[in-house]
Amino acid sequence: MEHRSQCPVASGLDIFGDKWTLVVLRTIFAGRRRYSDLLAMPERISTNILADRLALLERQGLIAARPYQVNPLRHEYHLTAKGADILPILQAIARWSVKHIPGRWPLPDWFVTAEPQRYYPV
Amino acid sequence: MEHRSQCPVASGLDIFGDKWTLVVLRTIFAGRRRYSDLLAMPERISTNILADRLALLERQGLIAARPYQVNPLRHEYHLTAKGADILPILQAIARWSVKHIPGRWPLPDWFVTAEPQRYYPV
DNA sequence: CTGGTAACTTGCATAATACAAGTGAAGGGA
DNA sequence: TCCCTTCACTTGTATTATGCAAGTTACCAG
Repeated sequence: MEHRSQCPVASGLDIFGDKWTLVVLRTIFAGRRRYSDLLAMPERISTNILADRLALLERQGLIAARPYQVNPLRHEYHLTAKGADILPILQAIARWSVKHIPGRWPLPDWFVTAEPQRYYPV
Repeated sequence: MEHRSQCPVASGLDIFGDKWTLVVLRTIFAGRRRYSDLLAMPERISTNILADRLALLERQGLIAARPYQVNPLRHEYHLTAKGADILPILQAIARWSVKHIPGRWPLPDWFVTAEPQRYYPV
């Protein structure tokens, strides 16, 4: 966890400044919590990148793995408070894209009105 | 400009989803508009990456080069309306980092209260 | 003629990402 | 029992991106 500087913008991007990390979080916000569900996202993420990003997000404390079965042990990935607080970033990105890139999907209502608290762990 | 999907989040990240693009924009918001000023940012960007990102941002219409001298021709990089509208994304990232990463610089007041209109071209 | 600045470009090494295939544990059916 | 399938990965290799150092071009000052 070495940061390029103490700048809040640069430091955030040290964690999630790549093509996939925020897309994975978006998918978890949409309710997909298992590896296979995440793998089936329309953007076609590859298996090693998904596994790598889930491990990174867990290490950084943005998501937490919770078992949903044993034999064999499998888990769902849930947002932590730290991860749920990413929502305003996703909303800002989405608003920019809808305004400036033609042909984007319209934003679903639940996404526009959602607040991080809604996704905090119980 | 091929997008992975029509998703507004993923499409935005297709444009600025890397370690440097948003850091360069942040620096321009801070008033540094020339190549040498941008190169002097505390995060130590390398020359080829800076030149590449400026070309990309210009091609995508987020910044525009305006000459400030001839002989030799040199230009400053100014935000377009499309580029200025990135501000809410930077603000959301900065707020998240200040809250969740210890030791970040406090946000300057001008940054917290800034609005994209302030940076629109004249 | 030499040195300096600004804004790059080029070459090469290293790191990140993409794609295909393989692995291991379990379950179901013939 | 043997074979086939699913889930959640891991491994190997190719391609792309990034990082670092050095070189280039145009100009100006002394």
